[in-house]
Amino acid sequence: MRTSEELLSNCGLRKTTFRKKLLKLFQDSETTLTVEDIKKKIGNKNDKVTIYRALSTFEKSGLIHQVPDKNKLSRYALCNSKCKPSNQAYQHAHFICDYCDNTFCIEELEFPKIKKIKGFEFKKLELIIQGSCPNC
Amino acid sequence: MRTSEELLSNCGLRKTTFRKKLLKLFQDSETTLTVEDIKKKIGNKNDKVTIYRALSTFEKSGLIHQVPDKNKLSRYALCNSKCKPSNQAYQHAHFICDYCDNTFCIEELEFPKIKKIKGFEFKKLELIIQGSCPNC
DNA sequence: CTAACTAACGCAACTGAGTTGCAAATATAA
DNA sequence: TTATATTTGCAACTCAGTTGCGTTAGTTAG
Repeated sequence: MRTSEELLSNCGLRKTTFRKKLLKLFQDSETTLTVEDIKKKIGNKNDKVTIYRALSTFEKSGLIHQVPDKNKLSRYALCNSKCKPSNQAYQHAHFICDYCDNTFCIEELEFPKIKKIKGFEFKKLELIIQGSCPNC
Repeated sequence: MRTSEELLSNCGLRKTTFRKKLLKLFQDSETTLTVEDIKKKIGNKNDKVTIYRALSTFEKSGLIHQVPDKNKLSRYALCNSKCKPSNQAYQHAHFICDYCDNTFCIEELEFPKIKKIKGFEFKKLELIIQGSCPNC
């Protein structure tokens, strides 16, 4: 895996202390992260504005992508090679746990073929599964 | 189709002027509705608190269901016979238009079979499609 | 039909996630 | 090292959605 510094350089982003820490957080995290999760993990050292702006920058650069959240919060996950919008298969599957409110990116799922509906042009498909996760 | 009064009675809900009007709004509407949409359609006659509480009541009674919204607003649509959570096929497909921000319930779509993933228990499936709608 | 009871409504005030403007701090380029 | 551009942090704000409570309206019993 690329280091956080490499990733930032590749995107033409400044390698600030905070951004390196934030990107590393995503790389080291098993789950997706809300702003609240991030705040806790960095010990409330940085302002929420800084977090929101960094997340927004990372998203625009294709480093992370927004994932659905049970409570409509901003929640993000690291992108992998499949995440590129240029990719024809711009399709995600996410799992939301009813009990711990966590969202999981589901990689190991062959995305179903969806028949087109006339009048509608499909650009992005997302499958959201709800239920209980392995921990709950 | 059942009248709004019948539906309210069936659910054991009081038939207030506002509830009848609100339910009719959903029945007469082609699209899904946000609180803002509702406000406009009823001419700002009722307080937003009343709208939120009625929507919440309708949802608990299974008259309407929440649908995804591009801007994370509360957005609802009338339930049909397939919407019952007791139904094994508790599966929805929704289409979000990138241009008009509207959300459409997609009925005419045979929902794909999804393979199970060990550790996860699937209770609800939702397919969210983004793109451009017939109007845009 | 009226009275009594219960649920819904409307107002005001609040909550909390997310945003904006601006001055101070930090990263990068020269 | 200095100049320039970007990022950070603070304060103040926005706005969807919520809570408490007194008033109004629907329902039920007499």
